[in-house]
Amino acid sequence: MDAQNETQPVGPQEKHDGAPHSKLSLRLWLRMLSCVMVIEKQVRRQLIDQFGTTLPRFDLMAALERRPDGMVMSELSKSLMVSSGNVTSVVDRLIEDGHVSRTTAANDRRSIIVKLTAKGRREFNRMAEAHEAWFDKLFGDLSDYEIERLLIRLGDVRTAVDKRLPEIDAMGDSA
Amino acid sequence: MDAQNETQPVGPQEKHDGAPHSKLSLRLWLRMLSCVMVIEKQVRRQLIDQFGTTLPRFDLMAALERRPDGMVMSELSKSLMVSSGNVTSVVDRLIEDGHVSRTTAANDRRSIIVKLTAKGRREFNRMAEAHEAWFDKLFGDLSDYEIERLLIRLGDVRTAVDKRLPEIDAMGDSA
DNA sequence: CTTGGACATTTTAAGCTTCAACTAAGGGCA
DNA sequence: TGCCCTTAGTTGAAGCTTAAAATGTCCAAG
Repeated sequence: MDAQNETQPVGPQEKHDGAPHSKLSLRLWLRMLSCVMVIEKQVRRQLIDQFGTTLPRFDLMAALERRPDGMVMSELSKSLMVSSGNVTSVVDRLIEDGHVSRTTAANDRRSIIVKLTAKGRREFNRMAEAHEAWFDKLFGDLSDYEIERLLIRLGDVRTAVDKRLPEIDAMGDSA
Repeated sequence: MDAQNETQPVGPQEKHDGAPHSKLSLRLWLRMLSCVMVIEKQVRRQLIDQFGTTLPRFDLMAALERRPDGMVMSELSKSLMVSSGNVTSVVDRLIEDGHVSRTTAANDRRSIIVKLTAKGRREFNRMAEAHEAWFDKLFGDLSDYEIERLLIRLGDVRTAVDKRLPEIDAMGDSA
């Protein structure tokens, strides 16, 4: 994740050095990316500074928060869209923090059930409250209407992208 | 990263400094994030599969491509918005690839000038062409008008966020 | 000239991430 | 029962990332 170089000029117009009408798709991508990157950087910093944790750990706890009975590693892996090896290491650290527990499933001894501890749940609630407040602050200058418009348009983008995503792989095959 | 709990019942409207509550902000963030993540994952995969490189290396080459005379490390660091130590390691690998050169500045021996090699420029042009085509494909179902609308709206978001960004840091101090 | 602060970069430690190789357990089937 | 294939997780190597410490250079005030 990298914020390309279109991060500075964001205003109504930006420098296109000679190609005003082309590259619209690329410009949309760079703008989406720069918005997300600048916010995500701030979120990571706040999580470290205010709560001494990281975004991956927060995300994992968020996934567990809605599952009082816990989740197995493979569910976490799929839910967070990261590799299983990744989940292993993040869970390792959450256990060091005392935020989650790891127990072997009774019926299938291959499976590991990860669950939020009482401390983990308490801590997550504290973080989630702040987390939500950050976005209320960041988007505070946008009206509800604007946000809803954007939600819809980005939903359309996501739909369009999901549909086209598989075609990208095929593009390189011939080249 | 996904939906949060509801620790904050928060009244319908509690605009303090222009902050509408109700999780709309959070939903916008999660939607922006999911759009960017799914695309970025695909871009990284394509860069590896088709060109044997990574997004950070591509980004660095993209920055150099518009600067025929090269850039010093600190310029790269600022332009890419990453730490200077990070630039060092990515440049190391680009040199192994033969894509960039590293020379000491004549006037200031502390500075290192990084420049695209002929091979690097050739390779970058190949990649940039594919890179642009991926987005034309991904956003192919959106009209130019839709894309332009989105560019404007996201520009507004970026402006709003940039303005509020510094306030986030202060939020934790009192808590 | 020397000293000290500022600046440019590298190095190191720690964490996230992926992939590939590996261990372990389940389940089918002869 | 014994063999094989699948599934669940872990481990290790490589790369990106940051912050903090270490190097080396510049420059200006004595």
